[in-house]
Amino acid sequence: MTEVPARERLMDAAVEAFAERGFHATTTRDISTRAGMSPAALYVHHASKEQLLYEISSAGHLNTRHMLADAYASTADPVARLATMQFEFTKWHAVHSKRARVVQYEISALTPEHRREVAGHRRDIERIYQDAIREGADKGVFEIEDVPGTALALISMAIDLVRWYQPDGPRTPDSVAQLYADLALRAVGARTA
Amino acid sequence: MTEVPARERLMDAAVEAFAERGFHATTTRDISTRAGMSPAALYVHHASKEQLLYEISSAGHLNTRHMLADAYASTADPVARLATMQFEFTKWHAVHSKRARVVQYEISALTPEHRREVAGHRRDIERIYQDAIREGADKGVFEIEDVPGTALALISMAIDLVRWYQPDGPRTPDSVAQLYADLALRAVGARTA
DNA sequence: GTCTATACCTTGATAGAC
DNA sequence: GTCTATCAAGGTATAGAC
Repeated sequence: MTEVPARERLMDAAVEAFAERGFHATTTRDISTRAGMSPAALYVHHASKEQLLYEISSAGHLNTRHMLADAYASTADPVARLATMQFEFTKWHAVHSKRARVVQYEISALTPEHRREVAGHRRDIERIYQDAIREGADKGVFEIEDVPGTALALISMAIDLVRWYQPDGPRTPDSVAQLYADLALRAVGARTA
Repeated sequence: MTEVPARERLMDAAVEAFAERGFHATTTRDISTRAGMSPAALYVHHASKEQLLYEISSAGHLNTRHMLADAYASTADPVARLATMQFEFTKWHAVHSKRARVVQYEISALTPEHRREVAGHRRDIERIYQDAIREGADKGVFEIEDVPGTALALISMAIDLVRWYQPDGPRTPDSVAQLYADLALRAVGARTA
């Protein structure tokens, strides 16, 4: 029985607290208490409250960007590709709904430098969606007029899920992911067999 | 030349500040300074910082709920109805993107009582979307398996817009609204003439 | 209704013992 | 690496003069 290191316990506690109350409403006392430590112990493992947020945010963005790149590379068929992307992206937001809430909604609490870095990851994610949609349109399997706008709409569907999703509610991550993948294909006017 | 009353100036200043930094990162000094007053003057016109947020949030929710009810009642044709609803709902979020950001993302900063009240308005809004989608499905003009899930997806598209929309960017409220109305009709599998 | 001044509290972060 | 104790700063809200 391996114990969870204090550093990770603090990160998990921070995710919970930031997701429930938001970064600015969360105190370092709240985080350290949730992790079963004194307020001072936090600073042995993390430089500051903002640094803790940055670690969570950065990891989350890298994670989803990587996941989408994999989904993109998994096939050359535009329909299967976009379906896989939307399925995986949606599922991630449902499975990690608390973490995702922090990743998506607390960017403004980052330092300008950290915010710029994260903004770069977001542009990468948008670009992957745009590429997937554009290729489908070029091959004539999608019917699209506004590629960047449509990309934003699909991304929005998946991300906004964290505003309402309840892990103990009736919807499983797979069921929402399947629904949103279907809706995405319809939205791009995918030719069905 | 009528002057804007101090009470309204403070509300406008609060919208700006809450939208830029979030409720908890905004100070009463920030709000009152933006409105051209001392910190103490705020409390002559509003009982507290939370009350100010509640007024903004309540008005925004009533506004959008009313707008959707009007759009719903404007026609009996399911296709035109849903298109109008999505157009108006999206356009509102683009035109009032700052206000909408506060309305949609700062609910957790409300008192439990105020939060409950606002949650009721949100349920009403969801229900209007569900009714519009269900009727289209019943009449055979939409092809829908999951009515509540599809409603959430369409609402999410419009709401998440406030996370990225820039008033001085290339997209006008009307252009985004038109795009999202089109995407909504496709997503529900609307029969086109 | 506006101001200046301030009470009172909580915050992020540190010091120093163990 | 953990704790207790604490600091300096900044927060909401109020008091009281004008």
